Amino acid sequence: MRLTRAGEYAVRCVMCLARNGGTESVVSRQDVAACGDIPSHFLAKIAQQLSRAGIIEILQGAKGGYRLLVAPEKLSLLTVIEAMIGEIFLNDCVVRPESCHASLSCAVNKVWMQARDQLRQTLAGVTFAKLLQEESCCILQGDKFPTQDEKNA
Amino acid sequence: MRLTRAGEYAVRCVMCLARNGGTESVVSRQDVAACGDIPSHFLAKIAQQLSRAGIIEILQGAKGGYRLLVAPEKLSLLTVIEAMIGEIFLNDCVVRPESCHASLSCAVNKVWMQARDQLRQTLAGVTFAKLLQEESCCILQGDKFPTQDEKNA
DNA sequence: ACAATTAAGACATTTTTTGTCTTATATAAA
DNA sequence: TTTATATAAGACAAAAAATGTCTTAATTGT
Repeated sequence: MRLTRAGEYAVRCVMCLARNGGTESVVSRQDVAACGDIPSHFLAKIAQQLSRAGIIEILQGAKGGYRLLVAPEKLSLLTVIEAMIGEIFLNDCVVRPESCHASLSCAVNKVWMQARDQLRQTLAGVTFAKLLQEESCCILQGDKFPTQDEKNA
Repeated sequence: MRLTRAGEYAVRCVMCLARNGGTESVVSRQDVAACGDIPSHFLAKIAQQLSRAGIIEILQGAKGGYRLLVAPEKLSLLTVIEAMIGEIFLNDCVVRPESCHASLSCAVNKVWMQARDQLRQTLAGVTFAKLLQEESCCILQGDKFPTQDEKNA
């Protein structure tokens, strides 16, 4: 009953992108990995899932990297997490009724359904814009990576 | 982010005991296992943990079995689940701040803390007495297995 | 062309969970 | 007291899930 490492990394990745220019700039995988303390190759797989979910865009080639596709104001924790680990649930019987012969008429099952809905709602209510207003999990607290223009300058 | 099988089994076990006489009677491991569709030897280990937590009493020898020690009105889902899987949490950083260098000042961490508290509160509010008033997850409604015909009748 | 960068996915490792088995012990009843 | 019926305790095995690494190929900017 806990968030997987992959889910945590996905959140860190998006936090990092949101902080460093949001939908406007590209951050390399290396930089995101360093920022979020994420194994670089593991991040690659996570990014691919975030990309398939339409949350980020992956740019190949030299000067490639990741770019946020959704504005931090419109992106919730729930969206990112469920893109990584699938729909959140707290007990098997909520998503796989066949795992318990009585799910449909079960009082315990109803509690888990309710708890799940409550949790999803809580996470849906938290946007990355909101999170950015406070401190963050990244190593580089305030530091921004140089934008393309700044690099060229 | 889901209840383990062991946790689910523990809930079924307590439900079964609560239904079959509550704190007044002893139910054999075999019967509880059949009732809750739980591997018998696995149940043994689960029962031992419930016993250590003071939730049930284990009676050895012929006619031995398990007996509920806490009245269903005073026993919550949270108590049983946490007896099995430890304190509930949704993200590592909530219980192991060292898993993320920024936990203490992290906005995401705060969300997980809040979500955890909310979930625990929900589960704490559900007693087994309440659950018993409705349908249940156990195969055995009373003392025997209902056939399909009996169910339909 | 070359250097930098990610894609894709196979592979390995580790951790967690689930389940089984064996030997020992306790209890009820004949 | 002996026997049948239970559980205790924990070693062991198997399965599943999560995490991490590596290799080959493709893409892009200079």
